Amino acid sequence: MRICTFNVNSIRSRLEIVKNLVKEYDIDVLCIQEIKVENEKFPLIDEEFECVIHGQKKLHGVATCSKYPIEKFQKGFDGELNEPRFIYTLINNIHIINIYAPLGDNYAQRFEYKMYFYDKLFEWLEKFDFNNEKILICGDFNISHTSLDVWDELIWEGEVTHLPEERAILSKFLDMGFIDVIRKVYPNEKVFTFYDYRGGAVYKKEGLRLDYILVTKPLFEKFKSLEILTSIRRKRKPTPSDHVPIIAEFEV
DNA sequence: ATGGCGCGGGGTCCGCGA
Repeated sequence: MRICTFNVNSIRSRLEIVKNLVKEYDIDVLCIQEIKVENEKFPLIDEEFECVIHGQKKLHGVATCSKYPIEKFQKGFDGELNEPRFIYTLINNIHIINIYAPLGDNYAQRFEYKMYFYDKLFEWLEKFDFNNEKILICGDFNISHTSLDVWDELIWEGEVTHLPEERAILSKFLDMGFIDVIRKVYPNEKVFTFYDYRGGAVYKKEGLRLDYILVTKPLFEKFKSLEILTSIRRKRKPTPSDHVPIIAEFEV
């Protein structure tokens, strides 16, 4: 099974890129964030997809689309404050959680919301047996975990996404038994999944890693390969998202 | 291409993103 996570920054603006991505890379499960559209206006991506859409007008929103049957789903949870950011699906006996975490800010109101979002997510996850179930959490976490996840650690010290409290959240997932697939494949090098539109960040390789694929051990045992499609972000046309699509393949 | 932001809503800007 090939699963892709991608913060699209508007699905309507990125439709051709996403359609081509699904075909060219043979995506079975697509988890997208920042769809920026109401459910009724969500466009057709692929005839083979069944989609769970959790959107609203203008901002935020997530969708999970699958070529396999979606056996269960839940749109939203109690960590949302009227901002669609969470979809749970059960696909092929894998519990798939697609999140778009709040950006937060430097210790003001949005910081509190971000902490609340993750507190509630950890609470929601308590129902699972992390040692024995196949669970995958992917999406835009808006956290840069370590110095390998920021292009310049001096510049990012004390800045949003890299605050100690945010970095601790990622560590907590790992302590619970989740495996950071991207970091497992690239244990010692800087790998980025986001480049700001401003300042030519992508051309200067000034990025952040804000997107993650976290899996429990029973699923990691089936892990086959990883692709980080930076080339799509580097092209001028069609206009890319500021995030990079990430694909993981599992033998399931 | 040798600089450099893009999106949606409802506008000829603004708020937001990170």
